[in-house]
Amino acid sequence: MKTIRDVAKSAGVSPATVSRVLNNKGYVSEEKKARIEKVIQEMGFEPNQVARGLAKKTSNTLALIVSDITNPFFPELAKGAEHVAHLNGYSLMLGNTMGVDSEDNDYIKILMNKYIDGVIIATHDIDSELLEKHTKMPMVILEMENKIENACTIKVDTLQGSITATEHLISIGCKKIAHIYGPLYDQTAKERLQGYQNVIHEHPEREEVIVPGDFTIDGGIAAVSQLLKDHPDVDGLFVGNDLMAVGVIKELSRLHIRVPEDIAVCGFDGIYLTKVVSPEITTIEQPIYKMGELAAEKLIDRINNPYMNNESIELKTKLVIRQSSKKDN
Amino acid sequence: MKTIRDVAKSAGVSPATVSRVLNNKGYVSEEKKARIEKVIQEMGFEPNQVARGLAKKTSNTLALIVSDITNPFFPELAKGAEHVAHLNGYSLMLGNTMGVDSEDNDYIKILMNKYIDGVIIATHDIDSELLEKHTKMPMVILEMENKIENACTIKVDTLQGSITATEHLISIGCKKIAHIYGPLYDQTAKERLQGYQNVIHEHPEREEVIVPGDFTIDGGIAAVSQLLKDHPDVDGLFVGNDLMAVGVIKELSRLHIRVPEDIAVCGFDGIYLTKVVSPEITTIEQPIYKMGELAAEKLIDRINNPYMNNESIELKTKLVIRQSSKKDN
DNA sequence: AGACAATGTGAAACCGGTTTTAGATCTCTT
DNA sequence: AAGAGATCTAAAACCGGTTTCACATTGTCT
Repeated sequence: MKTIRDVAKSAGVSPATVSRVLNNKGYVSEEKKARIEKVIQEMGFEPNQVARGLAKKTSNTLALIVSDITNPFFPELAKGAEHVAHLNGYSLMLGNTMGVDSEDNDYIKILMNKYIDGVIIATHDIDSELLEKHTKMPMVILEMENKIENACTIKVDTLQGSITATEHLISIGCKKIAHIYGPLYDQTAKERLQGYQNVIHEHPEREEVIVPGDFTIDGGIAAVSQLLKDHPDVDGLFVGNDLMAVGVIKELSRLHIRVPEDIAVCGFDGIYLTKVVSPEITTIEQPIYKMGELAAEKLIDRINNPYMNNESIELKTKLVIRQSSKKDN
Repeated sequence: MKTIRDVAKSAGVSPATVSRVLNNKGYVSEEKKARIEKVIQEMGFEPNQVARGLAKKTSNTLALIVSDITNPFFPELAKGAEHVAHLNGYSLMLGNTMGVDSEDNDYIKILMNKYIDGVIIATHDIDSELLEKHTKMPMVILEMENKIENACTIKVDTLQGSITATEHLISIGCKKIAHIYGPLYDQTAKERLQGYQNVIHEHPEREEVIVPGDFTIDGGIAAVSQLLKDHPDVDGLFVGNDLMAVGVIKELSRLHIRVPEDIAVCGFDGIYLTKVVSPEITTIEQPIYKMGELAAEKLIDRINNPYMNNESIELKTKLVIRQSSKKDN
């Protein structure tokens, strides 16, 4: 591998001057600049990122920490983030917290001593306050309550989305609408429940029926049994996320309960799985890929401009009506 | 951040000695070793990986390059690889080649000038020969024809798997079995086709019916129309991969063709999607997560022992019979 | 007792960049 | 014409580790 000193020697200048043209920073005469660029071309010189990182306390790397990359929400997010990162000359480090005993907040140490430039946090398993305390690393927090004043948050209008979902079920004529909610340490799970409750409570004649779930397919399956035991007359189901909705559809099909004729179903997230199962599932769609892109963009903004004010971005969701809630009668 | 010189000063030794205990390498008296370790503890010193990287031409990072992380095969692979990497003190860099105009083999440059220690290649978009030529980076190649003599290959017994699949369809009584194959630049697509053909040609009375596909859900949907136009009497379908099989199931359901009663379906890969749709899909299951783990393990082996012989590992597939091929008559 | 290997340690060089410092020129002002 | 800036450049220091080298000490074997 060629070094900057090789280039310098060959161009008859000092390494410092080469560095100046490399970084387009400081004074360099047009003549030397041209000469150096020519030599760089000819030698096929590429600056060593590790050496550069050591000197600049930088790594040109972003981290994306998710709880479980196997959850179909995250690959789409990751793809968006990786795309933008790559476009801007950054690499993306992937962290998967699920199944790791995060003794001593393992990942935080790595972020620090590898000079990771910024991190996108999409898991509850990272202690972002600790991270913020130890490093002032630029952070983007996804879909979570954010206690860090110095981090950018990206979320969707969850409350409005779940209101829309519930009202949609009402509008197609459902009489008794239940909600399967996710783990309540999750801010979004709470808000989705809240939205459902808001709508139900506006209608005094309606009964609130809620069942706990865990945001997994199996959780959805389990919730259905639980639900039907106590409320066999439910005819509309707003499920806390799409993964559970998939489980719900499966279980209802197994029980020969027709969707949407007997029970209409609406999920939340907009993962592509909703289009894969039959019936296809009505859902509140989030722009997941877009969120990944946006997260990386904002992160890079903050890296380049540390004094930028930390926005909190809220994206719109969209009701996508599919077979699982189509009662065209 | 504390540096090694801080530790040295505080322990009354030279940085070199601290480095020796850090790396457990070279002679250090028990007494100083204990003293240094105590100081490290107390100061909470963590060696800077970037500096270490520069000195050792190392990064403690593996790269995983996939074509599209959104394809459900890859997150599972990534999870396995990340897990093992993390356990061994490595980070995992994710590269997604799809949608990138890989001008100048972008990713190869990154791998080189970030001192990435090794790479798992699971895409056709990386020119592994070029990579091998420029760097002698340890590589593990997944499920592809490997032209590099110095790389470890991991694949499954694709030929046997597809033979098993085809024979399974025969065994449940299918009379006319078709195959939807994937893009033939993909080695596995070729082998899956080959396995199908081997079995069919063993039975002179059977007709070979093959239709091209592209390994996507939509590709599966398209292939069904194509197939049924020319061969409405097909009653068994070995689909080149699960993603297409999902599309097939969907399209058959739309056409009110019953699975398995009218047409039995068998896929290949073992992605969890096969368990999500109904009917659940019979498939040739590969140990995907395991493959990810194994890839990382082998890669780390090679990094630690550059002269290790480059194995070629072949894993067994398993026929998993589900609803889509259950003809219990 | 002398030779030789094994053990233990710090100074200095090194990895490959960036940044500071200091000095040289050149160009305006007044 | 002298002083103030702006432009340009190389040498040297620096980022935070590792490794080589040189030298001392100790132990072991004839």
